[in-house]
Formats: sequence, structure tokens, C-alpha cells
Amino acid sequence: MHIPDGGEPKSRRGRGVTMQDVGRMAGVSQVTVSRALSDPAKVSPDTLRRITQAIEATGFVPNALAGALASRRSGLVTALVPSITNIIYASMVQAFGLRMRDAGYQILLSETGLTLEAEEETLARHLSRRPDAVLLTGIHHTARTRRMLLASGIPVVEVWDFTETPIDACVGFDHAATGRAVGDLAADLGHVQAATVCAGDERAKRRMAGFATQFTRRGGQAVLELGYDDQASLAGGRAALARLLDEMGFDRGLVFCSSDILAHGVLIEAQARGLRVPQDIAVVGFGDQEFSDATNPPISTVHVDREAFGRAAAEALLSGIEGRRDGPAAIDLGFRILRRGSA
Amino acid sequence: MHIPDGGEPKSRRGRGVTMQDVGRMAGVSQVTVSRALSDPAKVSPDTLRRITQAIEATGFVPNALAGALASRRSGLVTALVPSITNIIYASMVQAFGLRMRDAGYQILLSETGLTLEAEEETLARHLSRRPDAVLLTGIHHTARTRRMLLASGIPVVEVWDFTETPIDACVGFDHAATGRAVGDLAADLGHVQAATVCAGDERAKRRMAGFATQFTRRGGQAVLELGYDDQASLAGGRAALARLLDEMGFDRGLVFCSSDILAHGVLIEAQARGLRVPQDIAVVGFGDQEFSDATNPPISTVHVDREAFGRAAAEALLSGIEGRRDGPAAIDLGFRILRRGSA
DNA sequence: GGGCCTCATGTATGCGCATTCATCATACAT
DNA sequence: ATGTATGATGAATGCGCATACATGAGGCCC
Repeated sequence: MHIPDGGEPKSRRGRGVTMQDVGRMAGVSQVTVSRALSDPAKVSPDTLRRITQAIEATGFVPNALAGALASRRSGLVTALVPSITNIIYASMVQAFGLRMRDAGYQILLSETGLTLEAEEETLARHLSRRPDAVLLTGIHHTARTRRMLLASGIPVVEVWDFTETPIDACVGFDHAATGRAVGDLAADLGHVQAATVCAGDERAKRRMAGFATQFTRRGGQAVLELGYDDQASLAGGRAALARLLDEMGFDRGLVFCSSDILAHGVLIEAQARGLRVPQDIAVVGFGDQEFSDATNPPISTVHVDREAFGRAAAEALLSGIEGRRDGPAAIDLGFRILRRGSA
Repeated sequence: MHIPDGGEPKSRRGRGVTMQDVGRMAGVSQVTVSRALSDPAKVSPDTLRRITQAIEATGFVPNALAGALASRRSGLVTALVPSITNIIYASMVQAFGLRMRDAGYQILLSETGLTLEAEEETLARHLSRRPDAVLLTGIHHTARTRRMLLASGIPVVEVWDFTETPIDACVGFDHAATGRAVGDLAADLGHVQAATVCAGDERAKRRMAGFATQFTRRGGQAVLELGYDDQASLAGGRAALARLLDEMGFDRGLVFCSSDILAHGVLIEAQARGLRVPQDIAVVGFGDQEFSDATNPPISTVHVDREAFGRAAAEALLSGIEGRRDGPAAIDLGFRILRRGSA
């Protein structure tokens, strides 16, 4: 008996069960399988049962690539953050992802580093996947980034900073204002000397600048400013205070750091030197990290609700996708100064 | 003059420039545009120039969904980790992502939480995107997870744990062995009492168990074991030591924590109580986090090269994708005990 | 000068699904 | 009995691209 190569008619060489296959097994057409999956109420109970069995038997997994191509909806949402190892961004993206997942979307997450050019290139790669929406970090982008976004016609949300004129939507807070608020605190506490320790991006610099401006405006001495390009670290904070004390003539006063981890380093270095915190050295951080209220003394800091940013960003995009939003949206979620033991 | 609705022939309603459009503008067919993009050497220099111009003029962005469907290669790689806000996993995934990106892949990252069921469900969603490879955290998975993976026929790497019999490939280390090594250290240092503080998954428990086994085998007293389900935190570490001292009869000795953050909490609590570290209380952490060598005293810990795991996992998948790998691979990257000031 | 290769390009096809429109049965109202 | 709504299904189509195969022009050899 001759066995034709290929076996059954229209045998499919490539691995992978299709709706066609499931349908054949269930005695219905491909469309009906599609309907059973997207809206079970549209098929009769009996048919639905046979299809479900066939799916179970074959181990069918729908091909979302094909579905996305046909429906022009990918179910993908792009999220671009400077770094995923920075808890600030990680927790924001986590909250964002949870909300988007509940809405049926998957997150295509990438790091962009610190340059706008890297962001642009990464975005281009992402857009080829035809995401249904985009989350970007910050409000500064290259011209081509803006052009691509506008051309794509999908909802965009810029987070972790604030502008009245976003590309589409914006969820964040005013960085300079946080610095000014800490400057006021320093002045209120009667400090005469102050310093800033900054290890971060342009937004961190704006916080430091806001602090310096307000502190001197309130009568403080010129602020000693220390910045470096490394990632923020405990060791960096320790080294910074050492340098402030040993080389820059800093004597006593308040140190405003661009992150809590730096502030913690300053705290440790001060204590290692036998200085009293906050009497000799007061320190204020930024970010209200998880550890900040458990140090000894606890670290005074600027609290921003990162999870709230993520959730609000998700809502902004979802309302944009569903056409519920009529125009741009700019949401300032603000911040809180948390005065604890270190200042 | 009558203008037919639709304008040009075959006008495309949906937004979006296609290769067809680019080709028309450049005076070539769609295939030639495709070739120009995937292998520029295949088209003549003159044609290439015209196509490049047309792409520039139209702002064409290739549709990777269609490309993936046609080529049966998505260029996507799934990465499933328990949590992205845990620096342990974040830094591993970061290194993994960098390597995969260089190889032309994009990462589809999701959190699975702590249950295998959640992992299974997330994996199913991911597989519908037809990833070219999968990274999973841990070596324990549901039966259906294994079945789906096997059926998909793509390379799989399990990281952050070790087994001789992986689904496909495995890159990690022996958790129990790290605990035993710390148990040896405690015994070598002459400790008689010891305790463990554990806040984590099943792997953390295995580390603690390894410690307890080895410490008692070496002559130590029965190990006091403290575990809780919250995420590891400084506050948790402080509370743990407080409980050990106040309620469990722990007097002096070595405390092995499932993470450096807990160890740091123990350190802070000990110092807040006026206890000397390491003379009264010695503490050992796990993970060698960035801050661990900058505390005072610096924290002794178990170092594992997370970035190396990420890179090795990427290599394992890439070799699998390219068919360079003939069979399963199990790589034990080991660990190092870092003895610093706290023990 | 006919065969044969190479290079550049085009035609045809289908990836697996969602969508639109058509079909057919049944139920119900007039 | 005729018309009309409703529900369940199928046939046809195309999303935008990659791939296999076909074509034609030019160059080279004996």
C-alpha cells in the first residue's frame, strides 16, 4: 500500500496547532473557534463544549501574532524606563504592569539608559511591534521620538516629571518644587550651612537646584554642591560626606541628597566619625525608600507615591485607548516632605 | 472634475505605511524593500538609495507582527521572574536583556509572584506571542508548564537554582550548599548559638535548612529559626533580632539571614541596643547587595554573580536557538562567602 | 554563438487569525 | 400562510510581510 508523503490531506509541516485544526476536530470551522475564544456567548453551549475539548486535547495555544495582525490590536504596551534596577522605576513599572495586565495588555519593557538617543532607538524597535500605547519616562525627548509617537497615533504617557504640555498625557510631579520645599525645611530648622549630593539624571539636578535657590533665598549660605556620575550608592554617600567635611570646608549643616541611598551613606559616614545626627549633620534624602524609616535615626526624605504614578499612567493610557479621553491630560500627583529623625 | 472617493487606486484606509507603499515610491516591488531591509547587499546600490529615501520620506516603520507571522520567528524572548522590584532578579534580567538585545531580541518580561500557578498562567499568555526562547526562574514548575514548554519546542533556561535535569538548560547555584558553607563559617568562628531569619521563597528556606544542618553537625546548638512571609525589609530584620533576643532566648551568636537587607536590619537593631557586632551578635546575609560593604561594620554575605547568571542564561538560549547546542546544559556558577566585618 | 552562470528583481503564496457578509434554520408576529 | 426578527454558523477576505521560485539581463567560456 502506497503511503503518500505528507499523510493526511493538507498536512501542516510546521509545528503548531491552529484554529483550523481545533475546528476540524470539533466539527466546526475556524471562525467558530475564534468566536468561542473571543466571545463564548456567541456559540451554542454544545459547540463550545466540543471546542473546549478539542483545545484541551490538542494543547492549542492561539497565535497572538496572527491575531494582532488581523485585528490591528497587538495587546502590547511599551514601557521605557532609564533602568529597571533602580527601585524608583521598578516599583512604578510594577504598578503600571499590574493595572495593564488586568486590562488584558502585556508590557514590553526596555531600559533606555540616560541618553535621549538611546530612548529614540529603543522606541523605534518597540513601535515595530505595534504597541497599543506607550509609557515614557521624563518629558524630554528627541524630535524624532516625538515625530514617531505622533505618527503612530497611539496614546502616550510621560511619567516621573511634569509638564503642562505633554505629547499626550503626563503623570508626575515638579522636581524643582521638591527641592524648594526641602530648602524651606532647612531654613525653618535654622541651618546656616547646607550642601547637596547629587548622583543622577537631569531631574535630580533640578531638585538640587531648587533646593539651593530656595535655601539661599531664605538667607542660608551658598550651598556646596557635589555631583558625580556614578549610580547612587551607600559608598558614594559616605565618600561624599567625607569630601564635604575634609576638602570643601563643610562643617555642620544640612545635606540634601538626590536619593535615600546616598542619604543613608551620609548618615553612616557621619556616625562613623562620631558626629551627631541631626544635631551636627542633618540629612534629607529623596524617594522614601523602603529602608528609610528603619535606619537609626530614620531618614527624613521626600516621598512620592511611585505606585500611584504607575496606576495613574495606566489609567491615562487605557482611557486613551478606549477613546474615553478627549485630549491631553497632565496630572501632578505631588509629593510629601517626611520629616523624621535625620533632619 | 470628479474626484472619486478614496483618491488613489487601492488607497489604504488604515493608518500605516507598508513596504508596498515604500516600494511604489521607490519604483520597486514590496520584496525588494524587504530585501533592502533584511540584507542590503542583495539590492543594487542605486535601488537601495531610492528605498532609503522613500523610507525616510514616509516614516515607514516595519511591522514586526507581520514579519514574525511570515517568518515564524518573533524575535521575542520571554523572561519570567518572581518580582522585578527585587534587585536580585532585576539585575539578573538586566544583564540577560542586554545580551539578548545585542543578539537582536526583545524581552517580554513578566512577574510571576511566588506561586507556580501564576507562573503557568503567565507563561501561557507569553507563549501565545510565540517567543523564540524562554527564561524561567527556579527549577520547580507545574506539570502543565512543563508540557507547554516541551510542546513549544523552543529553548528554555531555568535560572537562579540548580538541577542536573533541567527542562532544557539551567544556570544557577546550589542553595543548600550556600547555607552549609555559612554553617561551616559559624562553626569555624567558634559560635555555639545561631539563628536564621528567613523572608523569602522556597529557595531561601533551603539555604536556611542547609545552614542549620551543617551548624549542628559541626557541634553547634540547635538553630533558632525565624521565618515570615512578608518581603524582606530593614524593619523586618530589626524586628526579627528583637524577637530573637526578647522572646526566643537568643543571647549571643551568629544570625544567618536570607538576604542582605534583613542582615542590615539585624545589624542596626543590634547597634541600637548597644550590642557589639560581631563580638556579641554576628550576622551574615545573602546576595552581596550594593550597600553591603558600605555599612559599619560591612556585612558578611554570600556572593552570587547575578549578572553572570543573566549572561550565561542568554548564551544558553542563543546557542539553543541557533542549534549550536546538542542537548541539555546544566551550569553551576557557584557562590563565594564574603567574610567582612559583621561576622 | 549557444550554453551556463551570476545578479537584480519580480510574482505568487501563505503565515494564522479577525472581520465582514452571507446563509440557513427556527421562532414569532401579523 | 407570509413576513420578519434572531441565533448559529460558514465562506471569503486580507492584515503586512518573508519565502520559494521564476524571470531576464548581462558576462563569460569553449
